[in-house]
Amino acid sequence: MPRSKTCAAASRSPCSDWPRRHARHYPKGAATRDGSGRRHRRAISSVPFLPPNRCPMSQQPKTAIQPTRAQDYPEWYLQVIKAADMAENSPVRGCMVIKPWGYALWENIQRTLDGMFKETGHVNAYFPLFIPLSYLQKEAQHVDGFAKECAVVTHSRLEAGPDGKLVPASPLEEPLIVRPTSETIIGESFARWVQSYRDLPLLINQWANVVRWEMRTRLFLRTAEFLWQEGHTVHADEADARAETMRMLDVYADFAEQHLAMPVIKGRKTDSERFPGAVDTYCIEAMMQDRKALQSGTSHYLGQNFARSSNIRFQDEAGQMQFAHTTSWGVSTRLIGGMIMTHADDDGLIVPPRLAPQHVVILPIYRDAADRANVLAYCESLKTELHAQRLGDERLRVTIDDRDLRGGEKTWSWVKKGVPLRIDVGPRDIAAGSVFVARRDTGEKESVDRSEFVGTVIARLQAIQDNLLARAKAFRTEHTRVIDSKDELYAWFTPQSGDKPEIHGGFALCHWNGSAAVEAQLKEELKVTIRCIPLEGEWGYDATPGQCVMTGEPSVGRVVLAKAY
RNA sequence: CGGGGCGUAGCGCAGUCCGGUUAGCGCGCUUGACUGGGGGUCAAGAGGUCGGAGGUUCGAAUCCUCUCGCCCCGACCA
Repeated sequence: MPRSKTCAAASRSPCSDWPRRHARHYPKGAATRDGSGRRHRRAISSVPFLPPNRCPMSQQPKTAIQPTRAQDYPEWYLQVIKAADMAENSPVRGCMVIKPWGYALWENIQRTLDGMFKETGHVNAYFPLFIPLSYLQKEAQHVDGFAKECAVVTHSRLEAGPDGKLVPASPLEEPLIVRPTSETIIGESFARWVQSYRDLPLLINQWANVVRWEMRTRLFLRTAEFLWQEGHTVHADEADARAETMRMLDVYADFAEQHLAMPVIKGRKTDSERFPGAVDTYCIEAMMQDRKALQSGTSHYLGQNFARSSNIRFQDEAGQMQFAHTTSWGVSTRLIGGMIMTHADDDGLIVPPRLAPQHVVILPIYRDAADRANVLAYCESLKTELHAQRLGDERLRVTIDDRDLRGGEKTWSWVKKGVPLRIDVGPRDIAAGSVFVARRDTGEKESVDRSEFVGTVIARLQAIQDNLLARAKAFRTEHTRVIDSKDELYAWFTPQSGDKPEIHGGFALCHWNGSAAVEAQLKEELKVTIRCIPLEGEWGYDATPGQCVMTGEPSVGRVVLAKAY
């Protein structure tokens, strides 16, 4: 007999601590007046739970994640990660442990992107984790950008100190920094690898970890150490390098939309948001469900800045020595944070099928040993039929969950992990030759003829993928506004509730006079930044001249304003 | 680095103000039974040098000093 939703909710957390919460409101003195306070407390806290229909919170719909997005968005985000068992904080400050479900997502991101990089002519290589301090110093702006957040290695061994504790010993002649990014160390190699125009373009990528000593960290979004890829390329001229910059930006945008189902705006950064040392920084910006922007990938045209500082020169066809033009571009495990905040709901993660560690989970249901054998055999053959099919160019990933858990608990664990399709298979389904299918993104459930399901499973997964993207696009549209008055702008970015779940308008498409002073004012007064200047043809692009929303001065087009992660 | 909060069992907490039996509770975990189509029931168990180091005391989770770590809020960032 299935339990009713409200009934189930009553036995769960909002209500289970109800009596205790109220016990706190007893005057403290009362508990200890007779010296047996403990017994008092015990008596209070052993009050039986109120019956479900009396539970004061039973009106709330049941959610697997608490708090909900509306109640406390940042905490919801952390709880989703925990409930899906994706990652956890480590004993090392600011660093995370990525658990198998989270790492599987990263592996899928890696595999797909790596294929796209190869398709565009790039090859992988690996450069050192440690960078001599003097290298960072070669590019002045680069130093300014990263010096404040570098981990520095100063010693090469440990010795037992006077109190028996290990102390660093044997100082290095030149300290090493742990790479926050690799332009300088890669530049050193490139300077030797590039001699002639015939060596160009040089198209290299590396998958690596980097360290940026951040003050405040959040799982996946900003950690002291994170995983990423960084592409580094060298070109003979500006046009070629700029084309590369844009090509990789397109790769990122395609990947974000097609695989992460995360709509992004391709745009150019303003001077104040530019990568330290770059001539131009381009980015993809996405809107999260709290309406804040997440920079999800960047691609930089570095001009000849790093070529000069690293001495990357080549002899051109005329025999002249020239500085090369370089680019760099990267995406990181932050994409996983973006995926969570784009799709997850109050029941946990929702994984876009193209990236799902498991596409389909089959939950066998049986009572006794005889049933078990039948049901498992049915499940195995179903798994085989499903596994033979392909979504994109990958075989369906299907798992049978035969763990010895109660049905409900097992089901919920997969809901929280965000597996696109769940299938219940019990004796009744076998008798009817059907399967019972539940769809994670919409919550729809139906009994479907088995062969029909096998025949439509790819279409079903694709429908989920499409729905997630469409839903996210609709959300972005709903929370984006073209704004031309300063009052309206301030109203748009003023939280509607002063409390924790900050709800403000979202994105604003506004005219801007191009001055850093206006940017500084926006940041100071509204905590809003110019996320990007949309590229021609992009969503949000508008290059009809107008007047700056702040100053009324002339503007050549609209920019995207938002609060950002 | 400034302001605020918190470290007690795997997780969440009570106990700290006002020092005094063997430090409790919920969830989870283990074992068994009944169960099993959205978080089930019952029974029996295991699990803690109370973040760390000093100090006060006959006696410290509780008081004092120092220290480490975490969370939230502000300035930087993929």
